[in-house]
Amino acid sequence: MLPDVPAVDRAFDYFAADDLPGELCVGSLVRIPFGGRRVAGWVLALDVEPPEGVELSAILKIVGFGPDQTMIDVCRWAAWRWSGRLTTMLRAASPERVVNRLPPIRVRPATGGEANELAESILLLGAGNHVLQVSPSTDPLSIVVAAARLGQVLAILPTIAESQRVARGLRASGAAVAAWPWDFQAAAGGASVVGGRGAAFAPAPALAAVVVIDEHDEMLQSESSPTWNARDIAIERARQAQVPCLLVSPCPSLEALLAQHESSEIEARTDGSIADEQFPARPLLSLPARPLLSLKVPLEPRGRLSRTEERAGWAALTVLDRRGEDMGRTGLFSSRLVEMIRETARSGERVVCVLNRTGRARLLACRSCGTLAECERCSAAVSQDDNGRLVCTRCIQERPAICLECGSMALSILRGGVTRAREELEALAKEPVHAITAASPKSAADQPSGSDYSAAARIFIGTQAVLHRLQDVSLVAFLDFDQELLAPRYRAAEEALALLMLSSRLVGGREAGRVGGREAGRVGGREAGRVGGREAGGRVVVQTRRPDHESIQAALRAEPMLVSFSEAQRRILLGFPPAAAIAQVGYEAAPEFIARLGTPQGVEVQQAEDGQWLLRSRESGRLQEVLSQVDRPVGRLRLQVDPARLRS
DNA sequence: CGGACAAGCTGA
DNA sequence: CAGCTTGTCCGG
Repeated sequence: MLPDVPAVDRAFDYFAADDLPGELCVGSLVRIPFGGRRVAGWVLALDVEPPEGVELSAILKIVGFGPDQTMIDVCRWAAWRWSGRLTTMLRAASPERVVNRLPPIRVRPATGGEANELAESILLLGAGNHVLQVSPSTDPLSIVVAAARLGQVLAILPTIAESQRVARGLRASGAAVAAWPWDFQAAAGGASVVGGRGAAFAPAPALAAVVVIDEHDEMLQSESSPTWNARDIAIERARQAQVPCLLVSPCPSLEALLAQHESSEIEARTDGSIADEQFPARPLLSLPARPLLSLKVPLEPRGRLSRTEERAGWAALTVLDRRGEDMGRTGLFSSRLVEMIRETARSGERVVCVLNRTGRARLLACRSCGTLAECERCSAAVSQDDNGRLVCTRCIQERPAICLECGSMALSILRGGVTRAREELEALAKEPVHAITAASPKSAADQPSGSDYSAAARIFIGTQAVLHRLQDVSLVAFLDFDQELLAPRYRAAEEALALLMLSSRLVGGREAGRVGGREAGRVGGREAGRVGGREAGGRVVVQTRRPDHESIQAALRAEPMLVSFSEAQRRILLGFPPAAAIAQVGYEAAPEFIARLGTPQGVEVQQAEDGQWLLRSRESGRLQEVLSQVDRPVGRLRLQVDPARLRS
C-alpha cells in the first residue's frame, strides 16, 4: 500500500477485514490510517508477507478503482526514468472522481475514415516504434481514426483543445471514445483514449496501438519536475503491450527517430515476431555506450507522404537576409517586410509579427555618453518594462530610466521588445497594430470578432504566444529569427523549425480547429479537412542574418530531416539528450545533494554559474541508477531529468 | 506530510 | 524545573 503522501514515497502493509465492503484488487484506491491520520493510498500488491514484529493496521475503506497493474508498472518506470516519486505518477494515473464500478472490457473500433494510402499502411504496422513524418497540414484525426480501426488506441495530443476535436471526430467514425481525463471508466472498459499529455497515464486494457500527434511538441513534457514526457511514456507503454507506437510529426524529434531505430533493430533480430524477452532490459533508451546517435543510425522516418503532399503543407517561406543592412537605421523592420505587411493588410488579410522579447526593450544605452544600461547591484544588462522603468531580470532590482554614468534620461534602445516594436510598426504601417503576449487575456484574441479586437483588426504583434491565439492569418513574420536560431538552448534548432512549422499551419488555416471551446457549436466547416501551406497562399517571412541555417533551409525545402542530421551531430558532441541523459539540480538543498552524490563513475558533474548543477551521463540508464541511490536531503530541491530547457 | 518525542533554551 | 522552541525520526 502506498500512502498518498508525496514526501513518504514508501509502501506499507495493511490487512483487509473479511467484512470490508467492496472488491479489493491491485490498483484499488483505499483509505488507510497512516502516522495517526487517515490518508488515501494505492494497493500495489495483495497477499504480501509482512516483515516480522510489525502490527498491521486495517484498511478503513475501499474508495474505488485506480491504476491497474499495467499502469502501476508504467508509473514505476516513469518514476525511475525521471527520478520522480511514484506518488506523483500514480496521481496522474488515477481517475479525477471516484470510480466504483468498471464495465466489462468491450472494444468498439473505428469503422469509418478515409481509405487513403497512409491509413492502409497504418493497418499493416507491427509492434515497435514508427515515425510518421507528415505534412503540417495533415489532419491528426485521419491518423487517429486509421489507427482506431485496429482496436483500442491511446491517442496523445499536445493540447486538450485539439484532443477534444479529435475525440469528437473519432466518435463520429464509430469508435467508442474516452476523453481523458474525464472518462476513466470508459478507458478502463476498452474505449479508445484521446487526450492531452496526461492521457499517457490513462488505462487501456485492450490496447492495440499508441498514437502520439506532434510528438516533437514541448507541450508533451511536464514543465515541473518530474519532467515526464508523454511521448516517452507512450513508447514505453507500446513496448510493454507489444503494440505499434505511431510517432507522428511534420518535424520528427531525434528522440522519436532514435526510438524507431532501436525497436527496428530488435525486430530485425527476432524476425518480426517480437518476444518480450527480446526487448532490451530497462532502460529502453540506449544511450551511446555504443554511440547511439552515431551517424550510422538511419535518421529516416518509416512512414512518409509523397513529397508533393508533404511539401504542400509547408508554407512558402521568404527569407530576408539582413546581413547587408545597416541595422541601426532600419531597426526591426526591413523595408521589404514593411512593404509585405502593408500589402497584406491593405488586401484585408491578417498579419502576425513575432518577436520573442516582452516589455519595451531588452538592451539600452545612454544617448549622450553611450554607456550600456546595467543593474546597479549585479551589473547585468537591464531591460525596460512597459512602464518605462529599468528592471534587472537577474536580481529583480528596479530603477527609473536614467543613465548611471551621466544622469541623462535619454536612453536609446539597442534591442527592442514587443511594446516598442508595436509603436514602431504602427508608425511604419500607418495602421493600428495590436500587441498580444502570453499575459494578455485569452478571450480577446480567441474572439477577434467579439470584444477587444474589432473584426477590422489586421496587424498583430507579439511573442510566440500569438501563434496559438489567432486564426485566419495570411502572413506570419519573424522579426528577429536569429534569436530563435541562436538561443542558448540545446533544442534551439528544433524549436526554431517547429515555430516555422506552426506558422505554416497558421497561414494554412490549421489553427482554425485548434482554438478551444469556440468550435464546440460549429458544425462541419473547416473541422475535418485542413487546407494548408503553399496551396492556401499564406506566407511566412523570417528576417535573419543566418539565411543558411539548417532550420531555415529545412522549412524552405520542406525537408525537416536536414535539422535532424546536424542536430544529431551536435547533441553527440555536446552531450545532450537523446545522446546523453542530463539532470539539472537546483534550490537550497542542491549543494548537499551534490555532496551526497559524490563522484560516481560514468557521470559528469558540473556546476553552472547560477548556482545550479548539471549532471550528465552518456551511458544508458546510468544517471537514473546513480540518482536513485542518493537519498534526498531535507529542504527544497529541484531535480529535473532531461528537461526540455535548461533554465536558471 | 504531520505527530511524537527528545534535546536545548529561558526565566523564576 | 515547567514551559516553550527546534530538530529528528518514523509511519505497517
